Amino acid sequence: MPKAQRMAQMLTVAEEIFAEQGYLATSMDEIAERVGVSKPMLYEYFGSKEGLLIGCIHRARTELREKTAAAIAGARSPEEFLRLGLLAFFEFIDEHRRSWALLRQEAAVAVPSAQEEVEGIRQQQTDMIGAVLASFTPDIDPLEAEAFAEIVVGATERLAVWTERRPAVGPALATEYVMAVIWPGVAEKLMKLPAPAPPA
Amino acid sequence: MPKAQRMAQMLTVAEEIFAEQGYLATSMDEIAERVGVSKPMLYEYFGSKEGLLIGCIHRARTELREKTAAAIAGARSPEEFLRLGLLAFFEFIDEHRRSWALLRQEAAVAVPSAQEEVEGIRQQQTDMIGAVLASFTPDIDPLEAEAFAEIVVGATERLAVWTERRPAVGPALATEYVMAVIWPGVAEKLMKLPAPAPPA
DNA sequence: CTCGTAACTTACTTCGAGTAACCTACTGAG
DNA sequence: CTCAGTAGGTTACTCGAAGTAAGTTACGAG
Repeated sequence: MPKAQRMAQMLTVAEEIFAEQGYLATSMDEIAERVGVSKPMLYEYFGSKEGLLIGCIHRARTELREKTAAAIAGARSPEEFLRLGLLAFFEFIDEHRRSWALLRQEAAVAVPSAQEEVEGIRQQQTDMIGAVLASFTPDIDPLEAEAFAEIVVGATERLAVWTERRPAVGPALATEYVMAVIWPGVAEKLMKLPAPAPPA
Repeated sequence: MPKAQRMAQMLTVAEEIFAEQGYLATSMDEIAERVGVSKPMLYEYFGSKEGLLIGCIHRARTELREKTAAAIAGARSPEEFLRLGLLAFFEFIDEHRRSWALLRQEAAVAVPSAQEEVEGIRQQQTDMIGAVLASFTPDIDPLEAEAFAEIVVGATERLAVWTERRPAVGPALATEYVMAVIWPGVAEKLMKLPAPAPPA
């Protein structure tokens, strides 16, 4: 099997087993066996167990970025922007139920680089939110904009984990909950600032 | 050295080394050496590496619960309640800079029971917030109250991690940021409900 | 048909979690 | 005083899983 295809298959299998059993409890032999290949192939393509985990996270991150970017492309107001971004996120989580929570959690363990990879996901999101705040109200205090973005991301992420235990709460309702709590506060802040410039 | 004292010492050392290097990169031999004792003593008192980690988290959890409970004891309104609770949390984080983020993160790895221990911390907090929402407005939709509590906890936790990278942002400012974003939304929800009952 | 290389394997080494079995020093009862 | 019982401790192992060295097979281009 060609390298690219094999790598994709390995990521899929690894994501599944990591999600099932957790990172620590999973052995490379087990992943190799389920892929139908021997252990050194995993090392050939991913370098280490941690590298394999990072590969999983990186793939998910890329997919999330593309979906979010597509979703918010047509937004005309900060509110619409936030709402569409949140919805895209919750829909992404919904599709990756099995793997999401664990990838997130497990990643923390695998010391430095996986940490960074997961922080990269959050960075994507906080950057996006920080950018919208700044673009609609250029005079906002940068530190405060950053804090707001972190708060929104934290709230969203936590609610995503919560919805795993509450299957009745779908992406749309989750989005409403988050908007209901954060939008009034964000709007209030935006209103207090000098005339918001219209979006590009 | 008596058992209780030795256990406390082990927890202190373990918390420090886990925070420094991460759970995976830390060996039991290393902890034992730094405690000045041999490895089987760690197993005697904590059963496993995971047990030791859980011990660390549990101790932090207890301390956080006590501090938070003391802080909110005199609150007279939902706003004051939230504000005092948030402040207590951020102050706690501030005192445990080194260990906090890592304990939180690392815990995820050690499969089932450490997970539960960390979820226990969050449960404490969501319960507390859910309780105040319910006590001030008994007619709130329970599912929505739960979602609100999760959102507040997620926002707070995320901002706590963020402040580690922003030493200029102390507990008081962090509390203001969180209140600024979430309070208007929460207040709006409370206003819409039938006459709030006064607190006990 | 044979050379080169991409895809793959077997058979190790190493390191760290967890354990069995044994030691030592204090404390309190006769 | 002494000696049994136990709390606190150690040395020296096993075992499983990460990571690696060295070699093997498949197969398309010249």
